Amino acid sequence: MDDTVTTRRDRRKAGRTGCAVEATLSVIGGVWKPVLLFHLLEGKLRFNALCRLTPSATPRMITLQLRELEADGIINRIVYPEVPPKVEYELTELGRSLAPVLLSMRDWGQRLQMLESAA
Amino acid sequence: MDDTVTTRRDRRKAGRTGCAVEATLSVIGGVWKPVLLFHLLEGKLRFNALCRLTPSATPRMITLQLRELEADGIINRIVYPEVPPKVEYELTELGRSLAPVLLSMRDWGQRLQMLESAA
DNA sequence: CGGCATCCTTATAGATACTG
DNA sequence: CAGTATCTATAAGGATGCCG
Repeated sequence: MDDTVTTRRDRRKAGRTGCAVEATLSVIGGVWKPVLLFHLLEGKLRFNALCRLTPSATPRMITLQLRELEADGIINRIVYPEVPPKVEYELTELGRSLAPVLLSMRDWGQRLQMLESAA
Repeated sequence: MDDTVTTRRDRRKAGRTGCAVEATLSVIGGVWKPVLLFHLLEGKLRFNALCRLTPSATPRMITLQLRELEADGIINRIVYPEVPPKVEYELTELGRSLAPVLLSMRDWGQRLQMLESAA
């Protein structure tokens, strides 16, 4: 086996294709990740809280995205060993450093929503 | 045919699910859109130039993403009626207003790359 | 409560070949 | 040069049910 296929994707997965923006997207590139992280900016949240705040994503999707974020060192998963189970998610320091990105996204989205409601 | 399936997605497509971040993502949510837009921050670019700057995406993908961005009023497509054909893309004013988002993405990606190379 | 495993459907992305 | 069309493979995503 050699470089038969998936040349482009592999190069992307490998790391940088030349652009720092792609590095960022490889971490928060999922559709729901920025939304979840944005909600976590305000503090720790339980799984169910995240589900309620992101009703357009299924619990399954939210789980998967959270796992990836955890693997990338963006969030911590805190399990409280009690019954009924309780799990909270919080941003790591690296995750909190995403605040400028997330806040600028929110700001732009707000402007867009204003433009749309005006039209 | 009625509201059988895709309930969640439909609600998302419909507009806002409650969060401005989602509004932003509905416009630049694609994996390649932020990269393309970031490159266009520096000025007009031809199709081939965008392909060269984004080697991990296929020309087909780039075409599709550019079309969506055009439909959302983020970029202009300028066709020069000459042979050989020449098409340039440039940000609209709305597109340029994304600069803070794109630049914060680049900044964070640069920090990430530094952390990775240090590790 | 907070998941995870499974199954299944749909959407997406890639390769390739062709056109104005 | 700047795409478009088609076809196929893969993966994303949803529904459901079970478990700690």
